[in-house]
Amino acid sequence: MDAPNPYAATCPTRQLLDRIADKWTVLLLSLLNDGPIRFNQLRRLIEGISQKMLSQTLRKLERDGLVARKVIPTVPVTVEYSLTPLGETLTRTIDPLIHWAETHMSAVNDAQKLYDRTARG
Amino acid sequence: MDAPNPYAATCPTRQLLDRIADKWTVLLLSLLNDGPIRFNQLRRLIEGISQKMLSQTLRKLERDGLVARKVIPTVPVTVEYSLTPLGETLTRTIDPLIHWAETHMSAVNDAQKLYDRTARG
DNA sequence: CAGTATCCTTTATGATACTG
DNA sequence: CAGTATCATAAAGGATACTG
Repeated sequence: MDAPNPYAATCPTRQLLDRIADKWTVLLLSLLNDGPIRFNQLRRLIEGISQKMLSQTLRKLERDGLVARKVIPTVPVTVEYSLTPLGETLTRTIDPLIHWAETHMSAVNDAQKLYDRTARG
Repeated sequence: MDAPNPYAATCPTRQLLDRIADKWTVLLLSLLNDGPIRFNQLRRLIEGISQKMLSQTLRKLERDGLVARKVIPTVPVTVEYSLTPLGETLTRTIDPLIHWAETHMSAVNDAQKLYDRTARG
């Protein structure tokens, strides 16, 4: 009786997109793929991210079971973030996207320029 | 002299994410992957999308050179949308993501429940 | 170092009415 | 059918100050 289509509001695809379709999530996952890393290291690596968004995005990823947070009781405290096994499976599917961006974004930019010259005044 | 890291504000990955990280783009690409389709067909298939967002998202995809728009001069007019070859290459990299969602989102939902029971309350 | 809290601006999205 | 225009709201993101 349920709608069989994968585009229903509650389908897994929609759920996933609602979670990762933001400015920083995919970028973070991709960075964490290189191994465990500390909060301020991430902050320095990702140009332009605010402390608030880094913290918020990491907490969401932790809640989703995609990222593990490990507190090391140094003084001051050190916190290390890493992918969980589940997070690794997701990151592996995201990786080709990064590669696509590197090889095809220039074509997209060209298409935009063409569109703006023709379809517009 | 440029920052060599792929997380710089202007890197292709950031550009791509800024473009597709919204509520509907990936979903639309995935649907268009099944073949050419008309405006209102898309609208009916994607539960919850507004006319405005469908129109707006399609135009952006067209501008990016990812989707082709074909006007068929019937009365009233028919408009058919389809992936361009460039759009097809992107959609192929996105496809595994849909599959990941179908097989792993239940694990994510479980993780969320666990997190909410422990890290909270 | 690794955050939280608060305020504020921008962007994204939605509802509704209208058109060739 | 396939849109556009306008108004309104919600959600995302950023700046800044503060804390164990």
